Amino acid sequence: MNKLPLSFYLRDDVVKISKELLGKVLVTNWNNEYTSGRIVETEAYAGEIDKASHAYKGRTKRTETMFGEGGRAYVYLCYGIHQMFNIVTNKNGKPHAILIRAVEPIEGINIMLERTGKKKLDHTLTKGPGNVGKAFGFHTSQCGASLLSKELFIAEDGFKVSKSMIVSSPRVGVDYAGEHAEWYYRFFMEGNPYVSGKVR
DNA sequence: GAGTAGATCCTCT
DNA sequence: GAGGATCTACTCA
Repeated sequence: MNKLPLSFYLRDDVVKISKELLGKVLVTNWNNEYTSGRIVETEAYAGEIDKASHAYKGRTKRTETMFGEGGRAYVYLCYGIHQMFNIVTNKNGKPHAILIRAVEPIEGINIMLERTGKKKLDHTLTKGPGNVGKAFGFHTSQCGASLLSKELFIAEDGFKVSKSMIVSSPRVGVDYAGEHAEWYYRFFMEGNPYVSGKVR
């Protein structure tokens, strides 16, 4: 497997990167607990111009990581329960981010089961951003961590995704964003059981 | 099987 | 002091 280079994250087109991330492998290795999974669903957040993004309201302590250089993790606690894992893209000062909404488990499944408190593998293990965060052991304290480290990275293992397998749809849970909620910034692999939510 | 309400806590106003 | 890039369980049919 080849780690994606920093240059992959530093490009301007967050939508294009979101599509390219489908089929890539997310790896976390906290305390030698190795877990990996194939990314099957993403959502793009286009920074300052995007009402659905946290960065829309401006630079704050919480969103500081998004404004920084790409190739980092932005981990955020939602509804007091769920740890959400985002990938920061673009250069310093451009708060682009990609939310990882769903992953298909590959390695370390028993570790994920332990973290989520589930008994056996089923398609709910890493379905939805809250579950992905839990299964991969993300925590808000990991906000700002590099995606090129030994403990956390994204790799390419030669898995090919044809364009016909990629479906786009409006984003989930961002109705408050007005007309921006209509943007087709969500991408997922057609027919994959790990994809979250309804197929709209 | 589908729809709805409740959980729960950090961050910004 | 309020609300949020969500999930789960429970109800009703």
